[in-house]
Amino acid sequence: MVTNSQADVVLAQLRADGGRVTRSRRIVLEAMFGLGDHHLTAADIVQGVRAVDPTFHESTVYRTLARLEELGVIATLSSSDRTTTYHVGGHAHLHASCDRCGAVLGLDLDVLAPVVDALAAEHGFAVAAGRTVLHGRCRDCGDD
Amino acid sequence: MVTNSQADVVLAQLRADGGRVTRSRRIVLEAMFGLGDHHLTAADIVQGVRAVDPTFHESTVYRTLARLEELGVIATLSSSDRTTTYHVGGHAHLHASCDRCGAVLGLDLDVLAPVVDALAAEHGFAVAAGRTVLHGRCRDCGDD
DNA sequence: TTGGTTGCAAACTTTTTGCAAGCGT
DNA sequence: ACGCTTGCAAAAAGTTTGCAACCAA
Repeated sequence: MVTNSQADVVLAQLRADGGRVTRSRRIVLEAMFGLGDHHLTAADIVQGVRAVDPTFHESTVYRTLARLEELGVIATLSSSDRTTTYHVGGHAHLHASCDRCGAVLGLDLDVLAPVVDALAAEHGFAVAAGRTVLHGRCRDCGDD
Repeated sequence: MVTNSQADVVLAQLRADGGRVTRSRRIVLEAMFGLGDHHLTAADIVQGVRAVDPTFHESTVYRTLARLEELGVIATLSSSDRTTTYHVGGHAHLHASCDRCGAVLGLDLDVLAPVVDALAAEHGFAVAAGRTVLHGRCRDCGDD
């Protein structure tokens, strides 16, 4: 059964962090969870919240997104175009994005483990697998 | 010894591809090679070409960059902010960018080899290591 | 001559910001 | 009441585009 407990959990985290539980934030969260556990663009979310409240303002979406990232509830990903994608909910995962068709593959973080280890050892660089996007070509687009 | 043979080689490729060898393109290429074998932003390049010709127009830089990517001479990388970075010349390499300070590490493509193989085998996804940017925190910024 | 290229200016997209009013605690 | 949040509008930043003039081949 579907409840909005996911949104409630996040709102509780927010309150615990000194934030306010507002109608706007509930709407944003419910839109994000309602749209699925996927990668969403700001535009997707704006559209989602406007289904509930047509006057909902973009700046509120962006500010909420920033707050949620601060809480570690979402991950921000930079795509090949100039739009930002937000990964919401569930377990973090690694993304692979096709530079031709834009399809995004969700992968287990472990796939990147050898690389994470290598960079930590050789360069002291701590790779955040959940924030990185592999680029390339998906099966359907060939490897050009 | 330093020559502009690098620019000449690219211009020849361009001509072979049906493009024209123009003063503008030579200026862009010489600026890019002159700035070093690094990752450059469009702004860096604009600044570079304007050192030679102060009236040089941004749109020409962008259009040249697009043409060069078409030729496979440069690689386009999407950073964490909303700017695009271009990797020029030499051997392609993998990049790791610090999400806090923006520092970029250049790494051997081989580091990603296990991941490339895994994705090819498991998902038919052809990772373009030269186009992907690992995110995380550099040594100086800690791993928060 | 032909058609790829450039300059210019203006448009566009995505995201950010200042400020006053509003609302959660 | 305190101060985090929101709405609004306008700006910022980066990149793209239409079009006429231009120039390489």
